[in-house]
Amino acid sequence: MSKLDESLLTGLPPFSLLERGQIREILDQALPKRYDEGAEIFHEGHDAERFHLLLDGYIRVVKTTEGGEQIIALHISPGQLFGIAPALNRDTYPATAIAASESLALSWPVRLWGEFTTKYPGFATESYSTLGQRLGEMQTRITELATQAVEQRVAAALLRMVTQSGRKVEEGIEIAFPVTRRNISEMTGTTLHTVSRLLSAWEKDGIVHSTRKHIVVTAPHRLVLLSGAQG
Amino acid sequence: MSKLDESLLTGLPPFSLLERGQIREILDQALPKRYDEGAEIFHEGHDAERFHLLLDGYIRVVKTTEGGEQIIALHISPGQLFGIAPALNRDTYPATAIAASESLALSWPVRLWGEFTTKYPGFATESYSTLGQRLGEMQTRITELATQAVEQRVAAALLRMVTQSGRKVEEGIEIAFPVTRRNISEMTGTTLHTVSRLLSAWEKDGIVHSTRKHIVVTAPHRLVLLSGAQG
DNA sequence: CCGCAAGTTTGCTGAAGGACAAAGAGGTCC
DNA sequence: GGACCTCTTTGTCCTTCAGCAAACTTGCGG
Repeated sequence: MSKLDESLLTGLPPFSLLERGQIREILDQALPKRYDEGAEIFHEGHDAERFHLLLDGYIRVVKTTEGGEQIIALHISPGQLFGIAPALNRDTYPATAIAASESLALSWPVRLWGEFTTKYPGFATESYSTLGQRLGEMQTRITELATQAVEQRVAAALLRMVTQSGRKVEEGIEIAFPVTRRNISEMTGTTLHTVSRLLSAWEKDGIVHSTRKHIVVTAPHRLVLLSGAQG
Repeated sequence: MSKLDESLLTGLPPFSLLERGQIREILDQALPKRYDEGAEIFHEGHDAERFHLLLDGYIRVVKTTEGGEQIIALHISPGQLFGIAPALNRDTYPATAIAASESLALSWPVRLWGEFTTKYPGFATESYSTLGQRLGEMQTRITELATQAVEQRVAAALLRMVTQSGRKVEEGIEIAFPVTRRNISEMTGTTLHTVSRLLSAWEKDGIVHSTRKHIVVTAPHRLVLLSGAQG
């Protein structure tokens, strides 16, 4: 396999302060890998042997309950670190990571985490900032689940995906990876039936346009109203 | 004010690896403060000027929604750090901290955070472990809110408090700080009415014994059944 | 010792949304 | 091109629990 191009990492937050030579060093230790849609990158409870950086595609981080239900904990977009158990001193992965679409990621053995954080300026800081943001997002979801009705939560979930991964198309803004009704229900703590009903209603109102596994938000501002201080 | 005794910190996880001299240094820079029940230690959105260590008492970390509802994000027990915004690169507090009972805490200016993490072995590691645990707890709560019925969530919340702060009394295990029905509803995303009904029912079944702001769990094992794989 | 505030209990009602059921609509694999 | 599997839609029923209302209890402050 030929050498990875340095431009892959240049400009990504965790590495933005580094020189060419340092980036070269980091890349030479990285293992690149491609994942098909639905492929598992790592599994909840397994030994955390590597930490990862998503270059292209989208990742869903998922927890499974004893009852077999799945909860989507997090979505990862290109440029983000994930599976960073070592940052929190964990030796097993707390959740399972699955490619939401065809994806490309780099990974490094966890023993390099300590090296990276001490050797490269900004790496530790940026990583912990990311963690802080994720903590904040989780707090927001707890608050939503505890206080808001299903319709508001689903609207908020759509908006979150649009914000994180929206790409402009002529009809509006499209969520850039495949999403099923069931996926949305696993983000919002409801059933796929209820999500389907909501999307049908919103389609009728001209707020979204959706086909199988594929959603375009045509009137984001109206979703904001639905998600927040009611409309 | 006389010097703080070194035994205050000896043995607490963040400082367990340090020598006397180092502990002395840390203590000399600490500001001790007592808080009445209900007193605010810091407020959501304010500049994070200090980070804190709880020595005695219990702290509730609370978020308020636009609608004015409160959500209890976290309980802090003696020996734990809190308000550690600097660890996550935040410059404002993400939530409000309130003394659940009369409490005593030390605090340091945030500029010392960097110094502590580099200078004292184990401090950074222990702090990030704590953070990892909190992240895990939050994930658990999200899962609960998304998949479990009210009764299970309330049972789980009681068990969590018992685990974190239970002290043995003759009738069973008592939650060591004042808790109202409203507080419990703010942890579980329900109403105080529903919580009151559940506690009444459990009282009748001999699972708990509660008086105003005060709860003793007399049959923890039965609560476990209620909280988990249904009873 | 009285009045008031905060916390608690209980009843009733209605709506939200979960559970169950069944059928249609794309895609994909052979 | 057919069989099958996954995803989606829609209908009906029924439980759970939030909302509203009102009374009761306990403890504190004046």
